[in-house]
Amino acid sequence: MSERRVTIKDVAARAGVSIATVSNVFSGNKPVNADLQERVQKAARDLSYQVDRAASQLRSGQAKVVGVLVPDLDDVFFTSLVSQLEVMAQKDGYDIIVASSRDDIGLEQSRLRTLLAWRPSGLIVIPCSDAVPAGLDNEFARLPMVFADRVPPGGSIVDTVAIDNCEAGEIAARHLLELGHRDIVVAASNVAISPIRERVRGASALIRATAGADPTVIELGSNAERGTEAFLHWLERHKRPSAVIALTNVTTLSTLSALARLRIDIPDPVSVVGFDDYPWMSARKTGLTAIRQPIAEIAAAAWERLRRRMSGDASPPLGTVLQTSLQVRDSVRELSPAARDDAQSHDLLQDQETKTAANAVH
Amino acid sequence: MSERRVTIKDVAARAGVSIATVSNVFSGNKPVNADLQERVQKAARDLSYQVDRAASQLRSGQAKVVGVLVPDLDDVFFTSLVSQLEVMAQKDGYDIIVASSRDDIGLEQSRLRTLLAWRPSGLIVIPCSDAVPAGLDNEFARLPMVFADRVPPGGSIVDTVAIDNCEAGEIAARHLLELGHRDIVVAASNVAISPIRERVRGASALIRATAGADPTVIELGSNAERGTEAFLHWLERHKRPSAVIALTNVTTLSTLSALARLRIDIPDPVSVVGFDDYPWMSARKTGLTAIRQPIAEIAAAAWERLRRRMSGDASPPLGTVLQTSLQVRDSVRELSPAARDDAQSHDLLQDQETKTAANAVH
DNA sequence: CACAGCCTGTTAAACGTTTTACAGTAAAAC
DNA sequence: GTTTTACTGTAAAACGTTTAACAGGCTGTG
Repeated sequence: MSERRVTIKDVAARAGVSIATVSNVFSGNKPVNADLQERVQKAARDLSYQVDRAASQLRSGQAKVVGVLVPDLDDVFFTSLVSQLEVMAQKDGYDIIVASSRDDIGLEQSRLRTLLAWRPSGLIVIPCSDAVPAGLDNEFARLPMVFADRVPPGGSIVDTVAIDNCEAGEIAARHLLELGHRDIVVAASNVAISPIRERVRGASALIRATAGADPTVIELGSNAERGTEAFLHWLERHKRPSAVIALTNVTTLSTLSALARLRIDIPDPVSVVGFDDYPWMSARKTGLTAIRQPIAEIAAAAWERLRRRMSGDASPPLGTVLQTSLQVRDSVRELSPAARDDAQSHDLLQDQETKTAANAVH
Repeated sequence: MSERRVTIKDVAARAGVSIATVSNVFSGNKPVNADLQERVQKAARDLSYQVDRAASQLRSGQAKVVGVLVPDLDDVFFTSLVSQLEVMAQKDGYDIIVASSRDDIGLEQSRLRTLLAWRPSGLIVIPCSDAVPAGLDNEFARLPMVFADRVPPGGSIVDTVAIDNCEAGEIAARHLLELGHRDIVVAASNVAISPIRERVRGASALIRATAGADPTVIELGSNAERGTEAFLHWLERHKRPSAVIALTNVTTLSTLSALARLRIDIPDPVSVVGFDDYPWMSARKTGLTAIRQPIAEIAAAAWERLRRRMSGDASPPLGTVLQTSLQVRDSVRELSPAARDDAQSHDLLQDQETKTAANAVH
């Protein structure tokens, strides 16, 4: 019963060539005659030979694996990214190994270590904080690497791919402001995360410029249920705003759940601008107006940069910034002049508190 | 600049021991003295040594990797599963490498081959068809393996973990029937997939027994947008049913989207029972009544079985079946007696067509 | 005291590839 | 006609581990 593994030797023997030739046929490192190639292929097929990745990798040092580290595998945004990456990786002959840091900086480090132990030919990282994960610093030089989505603010020493988060916030705010909304709440996940901070900044700046006061910013975390509770709690003890901007797909869910629980209709009395674009957003009676992130483009750009690096490109790091767009559906209403005045007075009433909340953020 | 990789040799030299000892310290295969262990650990830390997986795996034949093959990485159900598996795998010191077959039987084979090339210590497979993927048959004996969710019908020669699909269909149907619905459409993804077929079977049997006729079964595929179009198309040319049972989370989305597009309210005039339980289902004014699959339990059961197998358990294959439950929210209405009669007459009218559609399924 | 048995550590031989260095042959250049 | 050059194939040496076989120092027992 002891079925020995079929190795390159067996194939070589059966095809009547040296093992080096077999290797060359499979790796394509050196040209080999057409008929010999044929013979080798046939022999391999007959024995159902598969090259052993471990051996191959050990000798060559090359892995044909890329590690993908994301903060949360339950968040559609990240899994969509992973899904796209998997497709492109497969097309280029790479396998991906995924790890989730579960938004824990300690776990991030440990997961990173295990990813590095694979000696992958590249890494795509969505860090869980602004800090460049320790242990990665001495790898920058040798290991192709792309940071996506949550890129450390300021110039980076690695390639980065992200959306224009500040602009995303602006777009959402502008839409609401143009329709007369002044009393706007910004539902962030966690302002410690730089892209979120940027989105808040973009929205806040525009709202302040137009409405004369910073919006209230609340943090709902990255878990839909807990965020729902948090927002419910907030709604209980504050005046109801005329509009909410949710800055992630999870906070969008939290916002909608809380409003649904209180049987507050959308868009009247409360308008909502969500984030991301997923099928469930249009599977509702009042479709959700939302900021669309170009997930496919983000994934494509990240992979493209990584591919370049993996094939030896050593040019200075590049920061790719992609644009978001507004997907208008039915969850934002136009405020009548009367309602606007009403909203305005809310602003005045809440001015002080608003400022405090916003200050906490900046 | 030529930073040579730091190997076990370097650590051994620095700690003043043999490489075998270093290996033993890290693998724990043989006991080593406490102080020596300390010395080795320190040396390793100083040099920031990491064992090379490739070398380790080549020599030992053991991989500490499990391959996970899913049909679609854009489907929340599968990514939730992957997410849970990743957590448990990590806890047990395994890494996972994921591959998507994208519901293509050819791709499934090829992805499987690449997974096997890793010589993983185990495999968790959600097949994309009833057929056991070719190339896997000669691995059954040596490679620990668990099939999940889409298990081939009838007894299997591998461990399987799945829900009671037939019962799931029944539960949905019973709920509707009890509330007086008779004119029910079953929105399946693809009846070629055995669990779907089972769900249809369960629902159909009960509906036939109670309403006297099989329900209409329509196939909406596994893509939300295309499913929406398909259902829209169907709705255009058929009498509107009083209720819809959606048999996957994607068909649930398609159903809801189509109804929303036609501005048909839920639950009146059309009630809906969805599938799976995700945050977006309660983030709506009329929360969605749905069949809840215990995803965490499925993942846990699959991992547990795999873990057992990987540690040498050779008992005969086990088929684990988990129960679903009905999550009642607001998307199903109780039909008044008058409406019931009305629905009843529809049944009679559509009897013939209904039967044809259902026949196509069985 | 001698000897078996245990404990801990070492040496050296794998594991299955890739790759370097080399050899042989055929074609091209002198 | 000899020397290059180009092209293909091979033998053998890595790659960094794990592990089988072995060795030496204890302890406990007869």
